[in-house]
Amino acid sequence: MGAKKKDILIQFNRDIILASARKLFQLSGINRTSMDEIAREADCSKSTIYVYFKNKDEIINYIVYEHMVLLRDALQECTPDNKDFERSYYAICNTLVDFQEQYPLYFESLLSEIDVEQEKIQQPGLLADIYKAGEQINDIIGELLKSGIEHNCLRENLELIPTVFYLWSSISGIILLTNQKQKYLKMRVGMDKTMFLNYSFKTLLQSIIK
Amino acid sequence: MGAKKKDILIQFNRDIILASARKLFQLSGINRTSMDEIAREADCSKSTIYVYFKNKDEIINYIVYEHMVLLRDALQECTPDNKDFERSYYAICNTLVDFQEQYPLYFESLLSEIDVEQEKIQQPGLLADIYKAGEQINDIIGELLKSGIEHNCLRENLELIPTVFYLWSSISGIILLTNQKQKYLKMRVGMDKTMFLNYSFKTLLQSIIK
Amino acid sequence: MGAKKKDILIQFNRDIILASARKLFQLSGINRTSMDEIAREADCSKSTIYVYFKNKDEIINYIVYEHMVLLRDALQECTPDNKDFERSYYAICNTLVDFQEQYPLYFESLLSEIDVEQEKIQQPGLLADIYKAGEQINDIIGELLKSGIEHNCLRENLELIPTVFYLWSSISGIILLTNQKQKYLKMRVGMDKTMFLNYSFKTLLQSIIK
Amino acid sequence: MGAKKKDILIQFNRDIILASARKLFQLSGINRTSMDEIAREADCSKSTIYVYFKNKDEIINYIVYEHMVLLRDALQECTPDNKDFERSYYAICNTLVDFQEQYPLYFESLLSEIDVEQEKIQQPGLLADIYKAGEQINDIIGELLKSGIEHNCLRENLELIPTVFYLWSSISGIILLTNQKQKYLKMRVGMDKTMFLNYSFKTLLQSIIK
DNA sequence: TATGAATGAGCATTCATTCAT
DNA sequence: AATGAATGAATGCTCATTCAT
Repeated sequence: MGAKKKDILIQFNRDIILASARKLFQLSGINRTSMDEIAREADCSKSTIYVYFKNKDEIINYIVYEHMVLLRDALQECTPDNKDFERSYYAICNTLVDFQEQYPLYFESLLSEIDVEQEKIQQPGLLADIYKAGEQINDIIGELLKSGIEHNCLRENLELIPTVFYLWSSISGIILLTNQKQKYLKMRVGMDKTMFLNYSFKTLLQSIIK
Repeated sequence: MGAKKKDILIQFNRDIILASARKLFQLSGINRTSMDEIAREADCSKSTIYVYFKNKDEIINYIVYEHMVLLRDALQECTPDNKDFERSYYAICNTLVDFQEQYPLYFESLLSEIDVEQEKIQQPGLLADIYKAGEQINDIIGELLKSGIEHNCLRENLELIPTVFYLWSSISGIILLTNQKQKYLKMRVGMDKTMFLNYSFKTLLQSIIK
Repeated sequence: MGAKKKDILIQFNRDIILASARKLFQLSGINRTSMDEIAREADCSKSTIYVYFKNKDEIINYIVYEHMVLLRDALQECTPDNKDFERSYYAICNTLVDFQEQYPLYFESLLSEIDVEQEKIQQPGLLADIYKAGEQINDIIGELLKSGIEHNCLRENLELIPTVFYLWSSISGIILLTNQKQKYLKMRVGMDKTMFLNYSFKTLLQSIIK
Repeated sequence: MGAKKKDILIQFNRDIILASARKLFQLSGINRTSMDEIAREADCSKSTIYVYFKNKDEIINYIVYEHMVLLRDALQECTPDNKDFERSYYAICNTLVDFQEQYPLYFESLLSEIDVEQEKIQQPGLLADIYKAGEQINDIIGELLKSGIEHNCLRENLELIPTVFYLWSSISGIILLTNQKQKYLKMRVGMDKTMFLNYSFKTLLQSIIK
């Protein structure tokens, strides 16, 4: 069997395990998914999983990484030219909303990710990759803001990097809470999710544009 | 023994258990605190706990409720007269920051609380109380906004209730992220926590005031 | 139920677990005995064991301790008056031989016991008790030697404490090896175990008596 | 490829595996060294190890055998002429002490080796070889004693073969215990390892010389 | 009311060995 | 001869909850 074919097979099995984990994580949460369950779902023995992955964390990190890449790529497409600031801004917001809807687990992981120790980020590996993807996401927003400043459509006293974090955290907070209080909002405010999100994103935008 | 006396005794025992749980939750986190540990701390048997509380969740909910009340009362004091809008706004922000610092556990629970089923909120009980406290917190912010509108210092196209949620979620998001990325912010942005928070709250304020 | 009766019941259950462990340890060795097996043998659930013992080590230590006490008490009876040095010496040797035959596992544990950290010995507990029992065994041999010196039947240049360890280690070594090479001895030397042991103990004695 | 060439290659591969195992055993103990680790160290696949060795035990036995040979050869050099009995005796003691220090793992295996079933020793194989090396070690001590008797420096009532075992077991016991109770001896007896060993070997010698 | 006792279900990880290719 | 892949069987320990008394 050619080396290539073999690699494909390996990847195939890894993928089955990852797919099983992904499915179960989505279904019942990461912590409540046991290695036993992943093995059952992947139709292999528990020890086989340990042939392909060092431990549960490696699986988790891998899947978290996948989703960060997914998000990063989706965000990348929001700012094709950075010419129309507002359009790009709303695209980013909506991409995040979509991401949250599709992958609520990983949306939360974006927010709750603990400050990883510097050393672990330095050495190459999954953790470093996750960190890099996070940086790239920041850069996307950073680039957008930079061009916004260049095109003179943003307030003058804005500081670039802090504003990246300000936007990121506000938007995330809005999406997080909207999702949790969805029913409540409908009942109390009479607004559906989308309406409220649009209202909030529009209002938030006021804080940075002229 | 009179019924009243009995009630007092019951409350007394509940309080001891709650105090023990509170202490241990703060110390080592909710999940890592076992019923065994609570019992040991409360100097009673594990089963005694089950006499006073249905299960661990009831204890958790109770303590979550307590902290919501704490927060609610602290927020109440931020808006003594609602005359100075900005002053009240910053007071609220800072109160939330302080709360997060003192009770990080319960700050997160504010955000991650899952949309409880309507039925459970309807029938009186802890869940309903928690819900009510949440409402009251919303009302505080609502009152502030209302007076802001009356004093004519807010944008005209603001809608009251949605703005309450918008503010609440943005502020929470900002605090959440700041706390998690503290080291990172220091390193990357060169700003310490307080500076970044002030910058963000100030910027956020721009989105609603004239 | 009286406190006494309760204590008896507790002790009863502890004893069942200990008896099961003792039996299985003897049968298949300490390491190869799992907590699952002990539970099965004791006819209780694995978690019940953890109600009565902190962990496997506590069980092991307890049983090791029991056997050290057994040995200590048996040795104590070997030197009723310390008048007849030789008689006491041989009694000690034979007691050790018997102990090895009955409890080979714990005989080895006597020899392989790792130098425990001082701290653990200082604070009261099983480990301290084991240590103390070891000391008492040393003392028994020490007392015997002392009286031997007083009765003027030992070489003059003997140093008390080092000789205690010298004797202890030589006798143990002899018993250990005899047991392992039993068949071999029979075949090669044409001596049975007892004969060889007697020969060795007699020879060893020559090294300390006048 | 000639049969001889093939054999050399096979031996070459076996040696690599053995060297890896030897290194890792020394480093972290036999039990804590996994076949995976040996394979990694030997830069071959785990299954390849099973081509060259039946199982882990065969590897262990082989390495145990190697060390017995090492010891045997070192002991051989202790009795170049058997003229000076005492000198040879001390040389043997010190060789054993050195061996224990360098290869504690295999020193213990000398003592704990279970009485292997006769059948396994009869048929040629590793176990027979180990057995033979043991015999040769006995013979070295035996020869020394014989010449001691011939030179008339030993007690007259000594029996040759039993004395071989007597010495071997006593010396081993002394070294074993000294090593385990090193700290304790220092503290309690105020003697360091070397002093105590010398004292013990000297005392033991008294039991066989005139 | 209070509690001692008991437990089922879970959990991540290890490892020597086998077997088809 | 060489090996990649797969795995069964363990293993020590945790914990919320129940129930008879």
